[in-house]
Amino acid sequence: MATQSRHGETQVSERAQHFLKALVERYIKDGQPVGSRTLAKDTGLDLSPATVRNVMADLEDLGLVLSPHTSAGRVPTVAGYRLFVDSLITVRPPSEEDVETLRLRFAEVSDAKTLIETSSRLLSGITHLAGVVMLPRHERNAFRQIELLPLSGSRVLAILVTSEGEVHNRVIVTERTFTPSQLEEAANFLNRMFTGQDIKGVRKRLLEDLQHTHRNMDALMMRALTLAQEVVESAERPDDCYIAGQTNLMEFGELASMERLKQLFEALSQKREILHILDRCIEAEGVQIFIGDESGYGLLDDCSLVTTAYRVEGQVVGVLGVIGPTRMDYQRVIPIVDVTARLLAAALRQ
Amino acid sequence: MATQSRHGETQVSERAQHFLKALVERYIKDGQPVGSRTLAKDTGLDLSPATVRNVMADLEDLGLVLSPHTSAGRVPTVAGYRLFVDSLITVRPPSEEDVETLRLRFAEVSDAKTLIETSSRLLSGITHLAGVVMLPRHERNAFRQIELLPLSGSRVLAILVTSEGEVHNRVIVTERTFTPSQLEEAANFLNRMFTGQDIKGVRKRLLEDLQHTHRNMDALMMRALTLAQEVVESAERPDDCYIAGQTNLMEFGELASMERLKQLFEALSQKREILHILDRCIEAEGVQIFIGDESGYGLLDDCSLVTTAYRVEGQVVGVLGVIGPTRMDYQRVIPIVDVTARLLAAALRQ
DNA sequence: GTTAGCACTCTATTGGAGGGAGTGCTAACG
DNA sequence: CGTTAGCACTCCCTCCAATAGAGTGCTAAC
Repeated sequence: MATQSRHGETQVSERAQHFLKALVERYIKDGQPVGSRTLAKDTGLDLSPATVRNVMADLEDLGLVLSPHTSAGRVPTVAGYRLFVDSLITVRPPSEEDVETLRLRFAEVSDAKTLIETSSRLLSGITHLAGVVMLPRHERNAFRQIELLPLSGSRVLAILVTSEGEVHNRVIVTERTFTPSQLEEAANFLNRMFTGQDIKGVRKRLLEDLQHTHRNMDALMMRALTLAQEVVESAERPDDCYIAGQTNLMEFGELASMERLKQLFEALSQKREILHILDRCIEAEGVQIFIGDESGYGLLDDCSLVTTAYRVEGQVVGVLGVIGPTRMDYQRVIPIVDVTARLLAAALRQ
Repeated sequence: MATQSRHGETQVSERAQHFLKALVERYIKDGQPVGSRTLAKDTGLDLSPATVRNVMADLEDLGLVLSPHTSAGRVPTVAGYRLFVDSLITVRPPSEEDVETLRLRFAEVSDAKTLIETSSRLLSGITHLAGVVMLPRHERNAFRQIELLPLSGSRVLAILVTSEGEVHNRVIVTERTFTPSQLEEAANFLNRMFTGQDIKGVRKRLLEDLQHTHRNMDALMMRALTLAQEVVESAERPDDCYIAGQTNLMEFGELASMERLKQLFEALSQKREILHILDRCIEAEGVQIFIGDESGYGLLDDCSLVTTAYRVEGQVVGVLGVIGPTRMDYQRVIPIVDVTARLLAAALRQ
């Protein structure tokens, strides 16, 4: 059972951990509070329910489990899940079949956008949870070419192509009209100035140039810089993600209340908060797990996130993962998220 | 009550229609089967519940209403709703406030894509239903410029700009690699050949040219045609729509069963069937309504669609509308859908 | 440390009972 | 003949009590 270390740090005995593991696994399987009798059988240790009850009482004191009411079994708390995933879990390698599915489906697709979409579908399909993939951000994306085309009125269509083959376009309303040749000249100017440079750098340089108007520069070029500024900004902000399989979350009893579900779905379609959370995973090594309120986003309180970054040439370019109830099958989900990230990375690399 | 016309066509008496109208309005308001006592008060005709009951029995024989069980009130059937929206309904003009909201929000946005998104948000926000907007298809969209850029390996980035200022881009994997200058030459060739022409025509011409290889033409140009073909196709197929406010549908008791809702949400995220239904509205004049199973798509059986096409310069370019339970407030929704379509059209026209 | 036994608590289910809403029918009324 | 009051009937919903079941905590014994 629990022993108190010299420094007041609470510790959990070997055996108690073993019980906790069995309990979490059982609860994940059934979704029902698990009682002492059941657990006694599960552990294989041939102990009586009464003994198990003693251990459970200790685990409850430590805040690792709790019973929903006096005469129900025990359910893991967030802290319980945490201990479980941190030190008790034995991950099952992803099934050969699942890996094969992933591999095949990735092989069918070639462009980045569809790959992202496919990843999120596959994640949700295989795990029966909601899959989420953040769009890749190219840290080392370079300015390649800009094109400025006149539209009707005083609107200009600006198209920016990056070295990664992404195309960003934006309609910009200007205060005066330009002739096609003026625009062409402006585009040439920008291309001469920036081609091959890092997008981030370009953006910085643009900002500087626009502020230091004392640099002598004719009005057209000034204007060109403003146009470029706008489209570069949109290229810099790929703040979007794909979420698939939200409906899978309706299957879980613990989320089944209508209002709960409504909030959850709205949260997912907002995306903003989700992106914010995913952003925090970008630095971390390996699979990252947020359990219940650990995400810090109230609406996901009874959900968990399992995420990992995916890399191209060592550089983290995005994050993917799944969202599901705290009571999800971590043992199965973790390796799937992991392998999906690897395969997506490989596919992006071509 | 009901009288039988000489031709066996079933008719509904003036008074019965009046009752049906009152019943539908009441049912839309409360969502409860409406009984004879309630209805007697609603009509204002100062008749006793017993009389009302007689009329209701007739309406039931005609299949316009039914009672869920022996001792409940009556509920409109699909046929009942149909008669209601076709000849009984008195639409309320959209509230000044709603129109103002629409106007303001549309004024904020300038590019087409965001306008579409905004429309669908606004529709769902104002009606508290799910809003859906089909992307505009430009019947008279012309080829303006094509750009071919080499990527790593044997991949080519093809960018097509249309006269409407839309940018379509696509990564194409070729069987052999091209030098930048070859690609430039190919692009020049295509631009000379097609600039200013209708996209549809371009596509047709491309197909022809590719089939009649006997026209003497060097391999590079052949290949250029294939590239153009691919990107033109993607420009021709804007088969997509925005759906917003799906979660609003969870508020309605009649859709509240979990599995029902799950199917519905999946149907909505599929989009394919929805698009198919919307497609059927493209020809129709004015607001089109599908009630219950009239849409022919089983999963929408207890839903209704209220849609209308929106036009730019007389040409239908898309369809928008809302999806909600059959028991939706048609009187309010219809004019809102109508005015949204007009305002969107105006905004697209700039 | 482990176990059996026991009293206790809480939940979930069941089966009436009663109230309420609304109907259909019939007979009477103007 | 349309309209109405009255009445018996049906069905649903809610409340209530009783019961069975699961699981606990505690104590005392092994």
